Amino acid sequence: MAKAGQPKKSEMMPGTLELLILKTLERHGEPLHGYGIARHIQRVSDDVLQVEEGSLYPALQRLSVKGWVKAEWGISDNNRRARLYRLTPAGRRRIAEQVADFERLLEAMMRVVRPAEGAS
Amino acid sequence: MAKAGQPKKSEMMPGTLELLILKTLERHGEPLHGYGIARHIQRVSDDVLQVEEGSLYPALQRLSVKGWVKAEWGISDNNRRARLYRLTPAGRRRIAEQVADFERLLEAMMRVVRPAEGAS
DNA sequence: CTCTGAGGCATAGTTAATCTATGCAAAGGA
DNA sequence: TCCTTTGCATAGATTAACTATGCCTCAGAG
Repeated sequence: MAKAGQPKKSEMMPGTLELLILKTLERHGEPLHGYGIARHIQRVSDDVLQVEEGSLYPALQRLSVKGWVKAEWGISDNNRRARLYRLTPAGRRRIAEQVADFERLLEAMMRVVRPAEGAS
Repeated sequence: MAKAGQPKKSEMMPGTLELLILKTLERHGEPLHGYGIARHIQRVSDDVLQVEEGSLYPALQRLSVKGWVKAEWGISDNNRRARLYRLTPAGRRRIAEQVADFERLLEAMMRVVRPAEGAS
């Protein structure tokens, strides 16, 4: 036993994974591999968001197909074979749109969820 | 044909529909039918969020099964046969949790998406 | 040297939520 | 009468996420 539960389990907001990946690459500046992307998201979100590998790699493939990231084989900091992802110019441009869309939906949600909450 | 395009098409944030429904019922106070719930969400969100009927009715069924809403047949304002949904006490309690979860995830997302944006 | 754990990629199969398309039915105005 | 709006509901497709699994390599422990 002694499985002293995590206070709350990590999750994901459906539909936001691609934005999280793009933003992570943007913030990190230089190319990053999948494992590193997942760890970065988890760390920056304070362990709230957990990206499963079975979600991550398909998402990276979708982003590649759309031309928003470009992948190439390289070597990680730990001297291991790794697939490094870099933002393409199109991907960089795409981020702004994704953020705008997200915030537009968010505002709309909030209008429904928050009746008339002043400042909180 | 004056089909002057919508500036942006209405969408949904996946995973948030149940919260939207519960909140709508809470705000409206008295029982509401499916059609009315959809119109309410669309109106309050300023036509950004559009709830499709094929999403709405299954969602209402899920909420019924979980015991968060209770449905009964009645008559709408327009004198038509309608299925009226009311929040149960459990459903009312559930709203707080749903909102808390949503905002927790949202904050986590924002930590990733917004590098160091002060107050916006 | 061998074993093991951590780092790392990837896919197959399942589940869950949403959308599309369709059907039915009654009310009320043209 | 006919058509639009209101109203409920399901079946099937799509999509994104999850679970579970497998393989490979590096580095440190024994």
